[in-house]
Amino acid sequence: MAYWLFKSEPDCFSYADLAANPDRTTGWDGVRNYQARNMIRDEIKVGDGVLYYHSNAAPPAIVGIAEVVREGHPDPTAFHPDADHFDPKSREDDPTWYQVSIRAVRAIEPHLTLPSLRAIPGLASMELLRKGSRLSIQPVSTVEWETIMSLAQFCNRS
DNA sequence: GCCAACGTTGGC
DNA sequence: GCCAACGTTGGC
Repeated sequence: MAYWLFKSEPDCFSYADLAANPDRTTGWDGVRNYQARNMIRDEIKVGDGVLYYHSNAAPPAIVGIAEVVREGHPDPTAFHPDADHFDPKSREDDPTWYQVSIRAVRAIEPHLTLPSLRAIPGLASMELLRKGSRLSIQPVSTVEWETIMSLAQFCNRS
């Protein structure tokens, strides 16, 4: 059992979008960074916990919890010339890019905003809070996860 | 819109 | 393998 943080721009695909999907589930496609790809392909397992983070938001924040429901498998959007993230280098018989599938578990309300997270001493070394941190998939330690769970309030229905 | 930080590309 | 140029990310 491991924990992760997934970034998404809410204008592109928000936590509410995830929760509105059939079975509250989506394939996390479009990751085109090798470090993130390696985690998706090799490390992220079914049952792992996911912090859902809204980047490029005002304010940026952790807004929900999700869980991994399918481990790494080839990202189909890389194969389709019409898709946003088409990559001709990724072939079906030798895929470059992978995705996992995640399911929305609970929305966090109020959101855990970036400034509020920076104020928590126990989270000082969190990857998300590092200056210049850009990875869209990040490992989260058990201690960080438990600290965040202790801060989070969850909607009754979410 | 600005800009710092980072990843990728490509010439050498 | 080095590194400058360039593109992207993402907070502010």
